[in-house]
Amino acid sequence: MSLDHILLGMLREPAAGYDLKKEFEGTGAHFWSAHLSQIYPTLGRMEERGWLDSRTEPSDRGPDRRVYRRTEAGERELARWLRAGPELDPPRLAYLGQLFHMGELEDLDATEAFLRELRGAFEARRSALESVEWAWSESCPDFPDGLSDEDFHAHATLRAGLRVLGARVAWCDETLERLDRRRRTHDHGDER
Amino acid sequence: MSLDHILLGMLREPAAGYDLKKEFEGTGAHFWSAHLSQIYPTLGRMEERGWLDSRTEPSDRGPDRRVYRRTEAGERELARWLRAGPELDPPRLAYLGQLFHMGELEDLDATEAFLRELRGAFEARRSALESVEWAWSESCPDFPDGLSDEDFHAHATLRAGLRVLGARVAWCDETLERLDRRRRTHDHGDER
DNA sequence: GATGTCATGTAATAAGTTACATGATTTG
DNA sequence: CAAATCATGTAACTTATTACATGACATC
Repeated sequence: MSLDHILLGMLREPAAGYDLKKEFEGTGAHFWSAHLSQIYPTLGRMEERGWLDSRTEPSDRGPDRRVYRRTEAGERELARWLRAGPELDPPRLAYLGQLFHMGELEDLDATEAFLRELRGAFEARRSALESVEWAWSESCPDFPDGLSDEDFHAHATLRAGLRVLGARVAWCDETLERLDRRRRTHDHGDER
Repeated sequence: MSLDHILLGMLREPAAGYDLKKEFEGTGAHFWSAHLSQIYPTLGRMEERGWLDSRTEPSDRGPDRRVYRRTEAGERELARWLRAGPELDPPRLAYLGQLFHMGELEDLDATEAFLRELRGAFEARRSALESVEWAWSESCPDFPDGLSDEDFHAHATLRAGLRVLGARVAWCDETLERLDRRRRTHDHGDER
């Protein structure tokens, strides 16, 4: 049931479903995502429940936009969620499930390729976040202490992404090194 | 569709649904979880698809056990999945969604309490993983280089958990410090 | 004139959670 | 004798993905 609340939070200013999807692709990409086909019906249900209301507006280009806004009940629900303490779901990292069982292939080259691909993906995301932070620091004097309270919170979530992705990259490197050491030491597989 | 493959991997040795659930609570808790009510029908579907077969065995205590085993088709499917490259799903971290919008409460005490609770939860999980690694290192001479190839992979996933949880704890500390600095510098809210 | 972005949605399917139902054996 | 563990499952519901459908306007 978190998407409801995430959307509720995003509606600090009135917005259409399409806008919210964009936000999942930009800011917020490092902690949540949803398809438009999930966002539209969810907004509809939230309106029925009285957390939102909507009006239809013409668009500059393309079809009319349905713009949603939080009601007072929505504001109360958001505050309740924020004060309810952290929502900690169990992790679901399929790639670690893969790695866990990859010994069965008896092919350390496969493991190496896997880790290199992982590293590439993590490093790409990490450096993307780093650029965001860098741009932010350029446009704000006395960064990060000079941020508004609102931006302080947004920046903190970005830091979480940076820290974790940095740790994942470092872990890939550590694991690749250990893999290499194993191969050098115990003479694996490929002797003729 | 990953649960199928995760279960397929876990069935290195024949096991019942109940056993697999236990594994999600112990080893593997840091990267996946599933309820029994999801595991049982999933195993059933996998048997229909021909990836598993099963036999019924009496239990030492309690009702009969339905023990599943991978078929050859199952082994092939597992190998295919492992070689298909890392499955990288978008993250879904509700607590970061909460923090992102917590500025709206205009209550830095609430943010502080939130971060402290997060830190507690992360540190608890981190130190639990650390104990697992420590026990492992005690029982294995020349740890970690002396591990079998199988255990090397399992250990690598454990290291991933340790690294990431360490990063999350450090992030909480960094954020709490910045929060403190903000309060000392800009004189927030509670002046009389 | 093809491709991309803007914009909304529905339908079908898959995945995951919560609640319900049962009953034996073990441990305190 | 109460509570926990062993062990299997079904049913109802919620959440998320994939596929389908539409159509205007903008850019190359």
